[in-house]
Amino acid sequence: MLTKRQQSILKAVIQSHIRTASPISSKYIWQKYSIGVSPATIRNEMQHLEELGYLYQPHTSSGRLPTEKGYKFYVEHLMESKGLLPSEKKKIIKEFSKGEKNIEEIIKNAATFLSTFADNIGIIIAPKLFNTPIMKIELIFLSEHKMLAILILKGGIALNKMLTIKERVTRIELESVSKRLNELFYGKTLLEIRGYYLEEIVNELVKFDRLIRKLKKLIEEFFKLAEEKIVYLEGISNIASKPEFKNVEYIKHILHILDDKTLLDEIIEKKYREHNKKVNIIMGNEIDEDLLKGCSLVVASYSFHGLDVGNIGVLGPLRMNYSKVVSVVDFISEELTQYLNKIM
Amino acid sequence: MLTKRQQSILKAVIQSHIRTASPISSKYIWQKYSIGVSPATIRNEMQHLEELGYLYQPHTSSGRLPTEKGYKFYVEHLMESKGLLPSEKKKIIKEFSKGEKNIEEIIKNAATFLSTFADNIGIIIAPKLFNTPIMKIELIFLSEHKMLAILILKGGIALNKMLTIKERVTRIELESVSKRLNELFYGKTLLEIRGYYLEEIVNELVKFDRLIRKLKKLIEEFFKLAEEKIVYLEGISNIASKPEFKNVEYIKHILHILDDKTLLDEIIEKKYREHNKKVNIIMGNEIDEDLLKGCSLVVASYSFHGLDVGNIGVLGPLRMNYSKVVSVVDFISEELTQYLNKIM
DNA sequence: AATTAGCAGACTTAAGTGGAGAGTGCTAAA
DNA sequence: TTTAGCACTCTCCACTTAAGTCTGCTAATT
Repeated sequence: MLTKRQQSILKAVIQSHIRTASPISSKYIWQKYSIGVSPATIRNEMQHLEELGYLYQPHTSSGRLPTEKGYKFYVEHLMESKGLLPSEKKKIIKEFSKGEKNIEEIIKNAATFLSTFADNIGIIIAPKLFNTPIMKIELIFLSEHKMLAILILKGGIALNKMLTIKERVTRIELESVSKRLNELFYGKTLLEIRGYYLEEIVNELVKFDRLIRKLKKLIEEFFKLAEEKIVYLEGISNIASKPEFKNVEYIKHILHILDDKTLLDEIIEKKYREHNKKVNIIMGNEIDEDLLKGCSLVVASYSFHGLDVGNIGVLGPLRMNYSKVVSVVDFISEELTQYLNKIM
Repeated sequence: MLTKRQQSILKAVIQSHIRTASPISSKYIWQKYSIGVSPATIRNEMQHLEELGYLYQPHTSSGRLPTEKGYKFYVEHLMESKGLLPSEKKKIIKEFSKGEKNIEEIIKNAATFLSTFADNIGIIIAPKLFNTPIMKIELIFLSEHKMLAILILKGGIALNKMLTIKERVTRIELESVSKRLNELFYGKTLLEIRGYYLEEIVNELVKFDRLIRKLKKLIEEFFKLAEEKIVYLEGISNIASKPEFKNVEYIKHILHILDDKTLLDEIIEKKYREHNKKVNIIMGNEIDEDLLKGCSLVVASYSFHGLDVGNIGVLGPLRMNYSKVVSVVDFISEELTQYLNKIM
């Protein structure tokens, strides 16, 4: 365990490094913080902290930098929560209270807030819709063998799927199935329907047997659509101004990750499940791919009706203002949860 | 006007530079191309081409680089169309023939093809939907003062808008208006409705006057939604490997442009209107903001029912393989047009 | 025993130097 | 009009030097 003094020094080093982005010397700490001992003693402690793996030197006789272990200790034990500025909170709350905007736009703007206030890349994975109540289902006749199925969820989200069937159907038949399905589906969620209403519905509609065969498949398709991971990214240019990315190779790595949104989602999803704190911090080396080496991902989830339906996060270099970033991620995930439960 | 020989030399310089990304010497041209004269003569011609503004030297006694004017001349007079590889064409055609995928996914994949085959950033601006036939309109009752209006277009696109009205409405009223609107709107486009059916419809529905007042506004809202510019970007990491962007400042500029999708759309839209070729090339300095300095944008539009509904483009450094990029942009815009006209 | 002053040594960074190599511009000859 | 030849310019790289920073260690101090 670290002594009180070691902790103060570690904290001072990390805070200084977060501000200056360069190696921190014992003299610097001595000048800016009131540790109460001379640079020489600070130096000895730093040496000790290095042996314990919390700090390292890029080369002999340079100042110290935090290791990942150092950052980990910092965010878990030393960091003081800074919170958002009142003006920032106000802006976010205002955005979420706009009643007439549609969800995608709200989410896109929330991602922009994430990126601006956290000064890094903002990531929001759009909500999965399996537990959102159904308002309407429509089967629209396109041709004798083709129809368009549309599912409208509360909050105004529409999922749609083109369907082709071997057997002929008429416009009239489709309308009548449509009408009956509406009665059966209204207010239920896809989760409920797949879970226990489907059999019931299939029995009820047995007279339209050609269509029924497709119905189960249709529900599965809607389920797939409802679980689709749509990834919103904002503020990519923020990373270009970070001094740690003055090497283009790093930027290349990050852009690569961002290009492959499926991979990004997997990283967030996979790592997220392992913990159960509200806001989680994933640091570069924890991720299998060493593509995110030198980076950090601050993640939280948001929920609807008590179930997690999506994740939000901030991506940036290992050196980031965790205190601020964690606050931002926390606040926006909270607001997003509230918003969804209000409108859907 | 340039002599035949000057043109060959200019062409050789540009082609070489596109391949090697470095200044081109007279000796290099002499070795790799059969100009038929000695390096000294080539040198004299290059000097002349420099005076005319087609080439420049980064410093005295270095090889030559093409200027923007040089590239312009090249793409207009010297470039031979290379076309796509058969395997590339096949992949694109296969993607567009998938009947059951929804439009967004097709467009996203088309953007990926753009970026991969052109080896730069692929951009697609989603189609404006003002001339797509309406399949269905729904007014869904949410509360006495609130409803959800949904417009379903051919091809399976749904637009939706939350509406609040001062006066009370009942579920029954809404259903009956909904039904009548469907009869009136079916098969028509937003453009047609706004253009000349709206008055007629308003008269017809005069008995629901509280709702009618909202109807005009609703159509305008849908129109706005239908014209929304959704920008799909793919292959951003491609630019990080271009040698011209080893300077992080450049990457920063590009990422900045890409962050502000409205700006990107404006640049494409504004410049695009000025020309009337199929595929247009916008080079850095033509754009007011000098943010795109050193970059090039190859743009084409795609259409639905004879009207341009969206743009596609490729963004990269001034030095790009124009022959290939133009072919890719041309081919994909063509296929996208065909695809839309088939499914919508 | 813990702390500190002091100093040698290690390393970075920036600026400067010199030589090799590449490519041009010019001149004079073909 | 074209070309050979050569002086000149500039880049690039490796190497040097000098200034400055910060450490690690030792020996003195509290």
